[in-house]
Amino acid sequence: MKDPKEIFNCYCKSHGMRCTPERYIIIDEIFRIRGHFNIDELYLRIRKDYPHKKLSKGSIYRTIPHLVKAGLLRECFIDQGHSCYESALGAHHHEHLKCVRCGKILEFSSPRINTIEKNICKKLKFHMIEHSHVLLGYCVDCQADLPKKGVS
Amino acid sequence: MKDPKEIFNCYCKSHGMRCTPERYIIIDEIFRIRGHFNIDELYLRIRKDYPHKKLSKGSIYRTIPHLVKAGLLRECFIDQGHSCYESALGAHHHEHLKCVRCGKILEFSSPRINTIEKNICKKLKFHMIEHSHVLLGYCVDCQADLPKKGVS
DNA sequence: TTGTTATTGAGAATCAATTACAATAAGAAA
DNA sequence: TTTCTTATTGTAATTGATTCTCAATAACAA
Ligand SMILES: [Mn+2]
Ligand SMILES: [Mn+2]
Ligand SMILES: [Zn+2]
Ligand SMILES: [Zn+2]
Repeated sequence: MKDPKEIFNCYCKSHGMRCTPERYIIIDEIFRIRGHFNIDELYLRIRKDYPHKKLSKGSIYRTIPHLVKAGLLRECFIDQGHSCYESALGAHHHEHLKCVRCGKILEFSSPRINTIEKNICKKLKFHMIEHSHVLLGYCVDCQADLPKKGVS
Repeated sequence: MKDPKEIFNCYCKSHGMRCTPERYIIIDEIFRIRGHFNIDELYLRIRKDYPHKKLSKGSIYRTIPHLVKAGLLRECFIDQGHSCYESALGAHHHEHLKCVRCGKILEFSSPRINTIEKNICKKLKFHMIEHSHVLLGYCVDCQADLPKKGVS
């Protein structure tokens, strides 16, 4: 029950959905990617890795939400413009730091922050279902040519 | 030096920009709004409050970034879809909770979380310039008709 | 093998945001 | 005040990500 395709099979069967080669390709490519990706990157990679098969962007857009619901994928709210995803299998929950210059994404997790969040929600009687916590700034490699614009 | 328009005057003069009635209207309306707003809401409010004046959405889109740079406005990364803003004057830095059902926005601030963030950045040698921290879930009023979809 | 219908690719539609451009007007200089 | 330069405006076109439409295709249950 660890194989993404197995999980997705179960999800399909229990939702009256069909297992198509297009969906398998999408899953295969996603789990070949290490790290975060957006729809366009995924589409380009599939075109490169499966040159004979023409898989439309529409199918990707239609499949991704199912993969999220099936627990295979997690949406990261890193860029406001377009959605970004990462595998939800075998990775603990974590937050992100993004370099505004080179785009590099780092990760962190903090049980203490989670505890504080829970306390805040309790105090405000807020039933949290998800959260996004992104730090924007300059990574080590990009701090050289950084003027005095730092606000910390 | 507390009046938004005064601040913006200085900003304009030091940037070779002109003070136009359109920009004054935008500033006036923004500081009449209590709370958060997006471009469309601002546009509609201006149309209602200045029926004789036709101010285009284009001018709003062009002015907002200046107000952010001038320190009058802060962008809130609450919705991934479209930008949301709030006054940056007289308000301490804070984070947001958003009800996914009614859209209500609550606020919180936590010095402890800020400290933890700073430590994380120090450890990762990351120079943070801003951060977004949003909790999504159900507010008190919307928890009645909430199924078992809570994941906390 | 057949029949139902979920899924596909292609392209049109949507929607916030950006851009192009000619007309206007802010504001410095005369 | 008048003149002049050019920043700013409104309009409309454009972009770019995402969603929708629809006829053709193909999964898969019978
Ligand atoms: Mn990640
Ligand atoms: Mn706020
Ligand atoms: Zn970097
Ligand atoms: Zn609510």
